[in-house]
Amino acid sequence: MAWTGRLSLTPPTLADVAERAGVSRQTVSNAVNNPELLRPDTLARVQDAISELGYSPNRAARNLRTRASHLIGLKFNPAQEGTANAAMDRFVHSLVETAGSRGYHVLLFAGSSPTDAVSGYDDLLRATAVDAFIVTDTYLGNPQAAWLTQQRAPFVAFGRPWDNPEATHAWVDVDGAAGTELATNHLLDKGHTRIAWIGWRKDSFIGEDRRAGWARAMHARDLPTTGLASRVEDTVSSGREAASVLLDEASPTAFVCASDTLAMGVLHALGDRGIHWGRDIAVVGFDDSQVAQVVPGGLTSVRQPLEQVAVELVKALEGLLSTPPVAGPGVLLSPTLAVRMSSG
Amino acid sequence: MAWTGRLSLTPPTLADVAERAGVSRQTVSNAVNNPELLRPDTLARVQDAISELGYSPNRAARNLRTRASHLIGLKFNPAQEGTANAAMDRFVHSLVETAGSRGYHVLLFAGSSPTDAVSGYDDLLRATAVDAFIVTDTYLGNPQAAWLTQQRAPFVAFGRPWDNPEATHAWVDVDGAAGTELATNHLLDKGHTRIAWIGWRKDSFIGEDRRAGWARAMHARDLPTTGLASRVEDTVSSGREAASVLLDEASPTAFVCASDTLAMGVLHALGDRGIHWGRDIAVVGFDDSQVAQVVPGGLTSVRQPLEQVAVELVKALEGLLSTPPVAGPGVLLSPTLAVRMSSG
DNA sequence: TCTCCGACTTGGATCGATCAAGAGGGGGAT
DNA sequence: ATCCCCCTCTTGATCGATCCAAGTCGGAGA
Repeated sequence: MAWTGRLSLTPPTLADVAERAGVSRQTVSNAVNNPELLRPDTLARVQDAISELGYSPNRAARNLRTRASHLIGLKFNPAQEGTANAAMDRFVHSLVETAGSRGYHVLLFAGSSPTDAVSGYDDLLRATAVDAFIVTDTYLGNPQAAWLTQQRAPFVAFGRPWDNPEATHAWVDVDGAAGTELATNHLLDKGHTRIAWIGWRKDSFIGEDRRAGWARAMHARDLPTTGLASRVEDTVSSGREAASVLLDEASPTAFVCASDTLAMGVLHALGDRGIHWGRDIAVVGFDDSQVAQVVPGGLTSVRQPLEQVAVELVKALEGLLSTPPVAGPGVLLSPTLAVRMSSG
Repeated sequence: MAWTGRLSLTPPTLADVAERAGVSRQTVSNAVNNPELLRPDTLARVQDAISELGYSPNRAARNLRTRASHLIGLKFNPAQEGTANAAMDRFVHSLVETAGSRGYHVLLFAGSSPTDAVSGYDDLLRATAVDAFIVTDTYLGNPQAAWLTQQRAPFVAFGRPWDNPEATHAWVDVDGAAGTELATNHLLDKGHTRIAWIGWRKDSFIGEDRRAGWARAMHARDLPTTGLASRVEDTVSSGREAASVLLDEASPTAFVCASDTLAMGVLHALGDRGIHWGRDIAVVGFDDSQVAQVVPGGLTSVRQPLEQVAVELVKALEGLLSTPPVAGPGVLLSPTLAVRMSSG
C-alpha cells in the first residue's frame, strides 16, 4: 500500500495509529518491533491501521531513543584516474544490497583532509551518526583500525591487519595469494613454464601476498622464479616498462600481474613489439575490472568474491552490534579466475 | 582536538557543555547554530568547553527536533558487467565531497525490487530518513521523477526530463550533443570527412541527443550522414558488429560512439581486420572511463564534468531545502574532450 | 534619571518512539 | 473461594537538542 500523504503535512505518528486502532502507543510499537507479544487479532487490527494511514516509524525519534541509527559508515575511495582498479563500484553495490536486506543503510563520507586519515570517522562517531564503520583501506600500516579500536567504535575491516597480527578487530579479506596461485596454475596447466610476475613495491603487504601465490605455484612444480619477478608502482606505464625489461632479460611466455592496471601495461608492451598476446604470450591480471572484461579479446583476471565479502562484513557487523557483542575471527575468502582470451 | 572519550559511555551532551562553560543550554545551542548572537568572549568560552569535552551535537536529537536529517538519498546503480560505463564511481565521489562540504552526507540505497523503480525511495521518504533525493536514472520515461513530484519530495535529477518537457523539477545535465559535436569537430579538423556514428537504439533519448551532435557537426560542413550511422545495444559485441558492417558498406575513416563500450567494440572490429586504430582509422568514445584511459594508446573520449554536476546538484538541493524553497531552472553543463592516441 | 537594547538565563514544551513499570483480567492450582 | 501468575495491554518518563516566551541584568543613550 503506497503512502499517499504529502510530505509538507506531518506524516502519521505512532500515536495516530494507536488512536485509530483503539490501542495504546506502546502496543503499536510492539506491533512493529515485537509482534509476537500481541494477540493475533490485536496485531491484525494494528497492522490494518498502519497500512491505512501509511505509517512508518520516524527514524530520528527511534534513533534518539534506541541510540542506534542503523547506518553503516563507509569512506568512499574513488578509483584513481588512469588505473583499472574498479573494485569499489562492485563492492559498494554488494554492500548496499546486503546491508539493505538486514535493515541497514550505507552512509558515505569522504576524508575531509587527505593528510588526516582519521577525520571523517571522528565527526560521525562523535555525533553518533552511524552505528559502525566498514574500513576498506587497510593496506600499509594505516591508522584507522588502531584509532577506531582505541575509540571502541564498532567496525569491521575489509582487509587483514597486515601490519599488526595481534589486532583483535573483525575483518574479512580475500586470499590474494590463492588468487595468483590459481592464475599461475592455470598457466602452468597450459604448458607455460617461464611465467613472470609483475607486482607492487615491496612495502605493499597485499602485493607481497599476491606474489607469494605465484612463487608457491612455481616452486610446487620445481620451477625457478629468480629473474622472473618485477616490483613496480601500480601504473600502466610502470607495467609496460617492467614487461619490456622482463621480455628482454628473461623471455617469459606468460605474465601474472598484481593488478589489471599492470596487466594492461604488459599488453601495451607486447603491442609495442607486435607480439600477439593470448596466442604468443599469455597474460593474467587481478581484479576482473571492466577493463579486463572489455579489452578486445578479454583479459583473464582473478576475481574477488565481493558479494560474499559484503555478506560476511555485514554478518560480522551484526555480531558486533548485538548484545553482548560477538567478535568473530577473521574471514578469508577465495577468489576465482575469470578466464578470457589473454590466456586462452 | 580529538575526542578521547569512549563510545560505551554516554558522550557529552549540550547540558554538559553548558555547565562546564558556565552558561545556559540555550547559549550553547546558539554558539553552535547561531554564533553571531553571542558576545565574542562568551563564544570563545563555550567553544573551549566544546572542544575540551569533545562535544558534538547528537544527530538523532537534532534531526528529531528540526525535522531534517542532512542526509541525501542516492540510489546506487553499479556499472554493468561487461561494459565500460563507470561514471557512477567518479560521480558518487564528487557528490560525497561536495555534499560533505555543505554539511550533508550521502545515504545509499538499492532498489528493493528491480521491478518497482519507486521502492526504496518510498521507505526512506516515509521514515523521513533523508531530506532529499538525487535521481540519476532519468533515461526513458522512468517513473521516479513523476512519483517524487507527486509525493512532494524534494529531489534534483541528474539528467533532463526527456519524456516530459513540462516537468518542473530541478535538474542538472550534461550536454551530450555538445560532447559528440566536440568529438566530431575534432575529427573533422584532423581531416576526416567520412565519420561514422554508432549509438544506441532510437528509444534512448540520450542516445538520440548524442547522435544529434554528430549530425550537426557533419551538416555544418555540408558532409552527408546517410549510411554512416548505426544504432545498437550498448554492448561491446554490438559495437563490434556495427563497426564491421559500417566498414564494409560505408568505409568510414573515423568513428564517433555513444559510449566507451561501443568504442571498444570498434577497436575490436578494427583489430579483427588488422587495422591499426589511431593511425589508419580514428575512434572516439564517450564517458572517459577507465577503459578509455588504460587501453593501450588510449581512447579519445568525451568527458562529463561530474565534479561540476555534483556542485550544481547540491546547490539546487540547498535551494529546494531553504525556506522558502527556491526552485532553480535546469542546468546544462558542457563536457570536454580527452584526446588520446585513438584519434591522434 | 529613565528608557531601551543587547546578551544572556530560565523553565518549560516539543519532536516521536521506546523503556520500565504497573494494571487488569482470566485461568489454573490450592 | 482465594491466591498467584501470566498474558496483554497501558501509563508516565525518557532520549538530547531546539523552540518559545518571558524575565534579568548591566550599560549606553536621551
